[in-house]
Amino acid sequence: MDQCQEKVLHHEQVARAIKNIPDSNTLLSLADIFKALSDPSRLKIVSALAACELCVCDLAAVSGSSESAVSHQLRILRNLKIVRYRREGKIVFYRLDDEHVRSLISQSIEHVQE
Amino acid sequence: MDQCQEKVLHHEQVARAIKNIPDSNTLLSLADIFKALSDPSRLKIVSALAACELCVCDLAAVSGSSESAVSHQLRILRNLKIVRYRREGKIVFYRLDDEHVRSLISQSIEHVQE
DNA sequence: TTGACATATGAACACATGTTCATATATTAA
DNA sequence: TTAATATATGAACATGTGTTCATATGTCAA
Repeated sequence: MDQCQEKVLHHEQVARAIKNIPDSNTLLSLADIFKALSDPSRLKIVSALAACELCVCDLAAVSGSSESAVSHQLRILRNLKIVRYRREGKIVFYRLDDEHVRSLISQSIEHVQE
Repeated sequence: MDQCQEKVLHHEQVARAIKNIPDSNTLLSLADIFKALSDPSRLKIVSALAACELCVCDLAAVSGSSESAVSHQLRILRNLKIVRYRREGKIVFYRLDDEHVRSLISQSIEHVQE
């Protein structure tokens, strides 16, 4: 009984606001992208990959965590199409999948640095 | 002993990658911003506010959750300077604090819709 | 002041998440 | 094939997070 469904105060604004909310699939995908970038370890990985292609072991060194932890994180980033990989012998190289993530981060830095 | 600090495979790339990683304060602030946007409920709130100013009760209706839950979420968004508020009598109106968040979301939608 | 309304907050609970450790897979060289 | 290297993955554990419920605060009207 706290649902507030029938005591909206500003119907016009509410109607406009609702139109502006993405459909729930988009909403969930968006949340996933942001969730992927919400962890400092993954953020380190992603901003490292924004500079150049790196293998798992490099990423472990760069991010200061174990190869296992990095590998787990990379799977998350892979599933969300944030990173791609290519295998070259025993070594697997990762890189950013597209430019959106790069600009997402630089835009967020602007926000943070205000 | 899984730290991988002394078995880096590609020193040059690693050096370049490390330069590209924001300092740890920026990293934490970035992670916080993304964390704020990583929850579907908060994402609903934020995208609703991207359309127009709304009071807490409106937001509860728009996002389909209780006023208490919305209030808790708004505090998080307030602390991160993602939303501002103004009081008008008994009612508190919220709006986005700056344009960065708006463009962050629209850019992320591009990523998702590929 | 009292009562009603709008919002905020603390505690507690259920659930999600990141790491570690052990182990599995994949590739190459011998 | 076996051994060595690079990466991946499952289970378990500790920590973090969002909601609910109860209660507190703030504002206005009477």
